[in-house]
Amino acid sequence: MTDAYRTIDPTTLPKHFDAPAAEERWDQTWQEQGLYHYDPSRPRQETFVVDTPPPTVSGSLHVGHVFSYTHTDVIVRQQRMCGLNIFYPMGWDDNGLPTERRVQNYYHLRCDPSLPYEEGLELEPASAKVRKKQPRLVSRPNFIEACQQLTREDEKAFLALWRRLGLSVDWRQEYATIDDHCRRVAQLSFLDLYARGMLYNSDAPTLWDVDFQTAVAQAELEDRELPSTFNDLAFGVEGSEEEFVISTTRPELLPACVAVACHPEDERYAHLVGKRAITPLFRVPVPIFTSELVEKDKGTGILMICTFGDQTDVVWWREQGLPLRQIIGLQGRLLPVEFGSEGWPSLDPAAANVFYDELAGQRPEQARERILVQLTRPEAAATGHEAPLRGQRQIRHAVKFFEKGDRPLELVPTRQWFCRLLDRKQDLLSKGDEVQWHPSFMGHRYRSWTENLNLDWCISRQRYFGVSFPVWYPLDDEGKPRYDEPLLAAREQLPVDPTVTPPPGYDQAQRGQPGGFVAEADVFDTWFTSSMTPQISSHWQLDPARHEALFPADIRPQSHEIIRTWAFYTIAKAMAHEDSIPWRHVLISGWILDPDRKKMSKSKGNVIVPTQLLEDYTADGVRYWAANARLGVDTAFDEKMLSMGKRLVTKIFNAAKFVLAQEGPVHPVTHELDRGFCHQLLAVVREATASFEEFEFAPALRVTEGFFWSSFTDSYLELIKGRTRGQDDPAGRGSAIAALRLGLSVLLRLLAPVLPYITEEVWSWILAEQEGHPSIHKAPWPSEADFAAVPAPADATSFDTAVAALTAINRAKTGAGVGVGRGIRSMVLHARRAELDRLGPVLDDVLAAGRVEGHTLAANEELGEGTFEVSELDLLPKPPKPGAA
RNA sequence: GGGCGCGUAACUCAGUUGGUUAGAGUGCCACCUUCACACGGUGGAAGUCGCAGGUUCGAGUCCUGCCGCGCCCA
Repeated sequence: MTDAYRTIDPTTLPKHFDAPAAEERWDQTWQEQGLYHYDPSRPRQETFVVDTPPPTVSGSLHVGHVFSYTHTDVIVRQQRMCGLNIFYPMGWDDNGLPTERRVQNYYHLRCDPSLPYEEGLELEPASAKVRKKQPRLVSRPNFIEACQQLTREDEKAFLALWRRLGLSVDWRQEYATIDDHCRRVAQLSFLDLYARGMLYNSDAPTLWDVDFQTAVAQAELEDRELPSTFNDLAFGVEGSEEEFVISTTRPELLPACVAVACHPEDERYAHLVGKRAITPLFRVPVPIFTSELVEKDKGTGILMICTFGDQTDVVWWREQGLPLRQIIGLQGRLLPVEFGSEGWPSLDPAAANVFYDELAGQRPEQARERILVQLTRPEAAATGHEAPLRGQRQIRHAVKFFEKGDRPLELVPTRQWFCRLLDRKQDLLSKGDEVQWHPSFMGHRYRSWTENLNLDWCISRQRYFGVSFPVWYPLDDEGKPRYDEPLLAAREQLPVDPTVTPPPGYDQAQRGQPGGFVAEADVFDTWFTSSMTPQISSHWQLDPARHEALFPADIRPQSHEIIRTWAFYTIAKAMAHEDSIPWRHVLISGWILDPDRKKMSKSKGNVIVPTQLLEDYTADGVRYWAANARLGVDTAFDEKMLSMGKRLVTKIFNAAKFVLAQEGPVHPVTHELDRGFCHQLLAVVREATASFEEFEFAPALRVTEGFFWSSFTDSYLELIKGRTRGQDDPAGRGSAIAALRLGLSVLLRLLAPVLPYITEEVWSWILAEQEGHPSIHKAPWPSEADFAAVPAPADATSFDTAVAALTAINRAKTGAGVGVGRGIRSMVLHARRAELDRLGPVLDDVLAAGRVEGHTLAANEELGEGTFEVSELDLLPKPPKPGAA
């Protein structure tokens, strides 16, 4: 007696798959078994290292998160099944402006660094009533505590979501960008870059957000098209009655005018070059020079240069060595100045000051209105007696904003730390080329951004909740900081908060004293820390062996809007520290757009929250939806795709029940139909594997799902039902059951990266034991090896032929208005001779599936290749319902 | 203004290197309780592949120009 398969009793299984229960049970099992653990004892070449985005936990949970993190996990799970040792960490990006804003709103408070620390301060979410009052002011340490408290809560929500979604993260590698380890790595990065001469601090015009009171970097800029007005203002020329007209959108900067420029080939103004212009209102003499940067066709072709209206003003200011006349302060209001004093020349200081006094203290928009009124007065004229405002034209132009800001950025001279990047552009570009971008065109974004960089990276921020600079400044005898001689922390001190700890060689009593020191109060740009995620995970400079094993990483998944920030800075850091790339492949996920193809954003109120989707469609269903999108392609959110995923889960559950309940002897795959089926499945394995090798999970899923549904469940399962029920052909029966199990095993494994829960559930019934792999997620990825014992079919098209014949029979029944379950007393089956010959070895299965009792085959060469037709259909009567008699 | 991507059935999307009558799912229509599954099955209708040229025996696919949408950069 041959062995029989162990089978399941389908009546003991629930009618429907209970996904929520299974999700909780399997997640717990996987965690307990350490299924996702990285094994540091295995060599680098067997290891697959992921540099995961640490989500900004103070942001809302977004369906886009689920989308792109699922992409990563699908790839990771497939690599794990290929036998690789997976390093898949997860971090939380908690510091920075988004968190501060959230904390300010949530508790309705503001930070006032001058206040003392309040021990044991209890904060509660602000009620509507409290919000009507002035925000509560708290000390810097209290504020930071509030940030930490809230981000811990937010992290819990993200963690729960990731666990439910089934991300196969090694939670022992968890980090937060404000934790001690990350602060240490970020500060080490600072010390290393400083030693390499890549950092400097300077008092220079910096992009400044007047509301957030902080500097911002070029990467955080956003151009916004806004309506504006070109105002034509008449300037005088020193020593003559001549005038010329400039156009400006920012007339309120007229008091800060330091020069006038025109294009060197502009004949209209050539005679003015070298002379001095006289500004209206303030009657300041300023030089007139030429510059290629002036656009002849813009405005009147001659322009005023102010400190500072835009980036080009900064260029001219530097190149020409122009004086600094700063009128916009850090608060975004016009500073008090006195014409006639040092640095503020005027041909008529008294009149100038009368005009300016009306502007001082105003915001730029208000000052603009006032100065335009002033400019309509004849006495405002630089020379002559005509009012200087000669015309106005409505225009639209791009204005630079902080991406999170509400008012235009100003260029304000402040002291900031910078990281040199402009002199490393070629290096940055070649490192970008070394990295493989998926899809490849996303590499262009990196390239165009890098080529157009025009500012070094401003790495200091005037915020509170961030990683401190490991820096102090010595104070001279007058108590002034010597910024050019910063005191750096010792490596052993890190992480350090310089506002708490004194620098090496000083003691706390010297803080703020002449001859003592003062702490750098700024914190790093959050990207300064986030750009170190590969090194944070690899313990760069802290554990050389680990770093060697984990750096550079294999993949960096992320979305495309942060190519210029996260990807760019990470490449820059790896280049600067170790002349390396940080990872070999960048995988760019697209965006989820709302059903109208608009970007989802909190402000538009069209954000879809993922938690309900997981409830409604199961984790596998949601993952199915995410895995259907190709890398880099934006996808409109469509809830129907989620129900398709859920449908697939149900189908797998039911098909597996059927397959594993079939009883029969253990026997090799020998029958022609079964061999034909396996042959086609092997082609699917090859195709899916090839797709995954390119990280293209979507085509892999598509081909697998298509085969599972139409070939496996709709066709193959129907075709073998006769043989698995018959008693007179044990070999045929055994062959069918072997092929069924092989098919199920292979298809489940192909689907496991996308659908971890249902595949594990079904796998656990029988296959885990049969195949000797307790978890499908560590079972081998399907390959030729699975089919080694299956002989190739005599005819490669046997399976297709059987399906085509059965389809013809079904079509005939449908045409007769009966169900496919109806029996056929007799029929004639037509096809080409060659087709009928091919059908021979699989005919019995086709007839059984079609419930055909009698038939005649008829050769008909007029039919197309692979086409079958049924005629002279004679149906059996509908059998009485069992129990009806 | 420069660059990139997209435009295929009513909807969401596939369509590799050019190669027969262009595919899937959803939706729609008709039928079927069938012994894994009605959270199902069978069959059907449905497309000027954005537009106009060109290359080719042959173009959804390659080239040129245009139109529309989105994004990146300035």
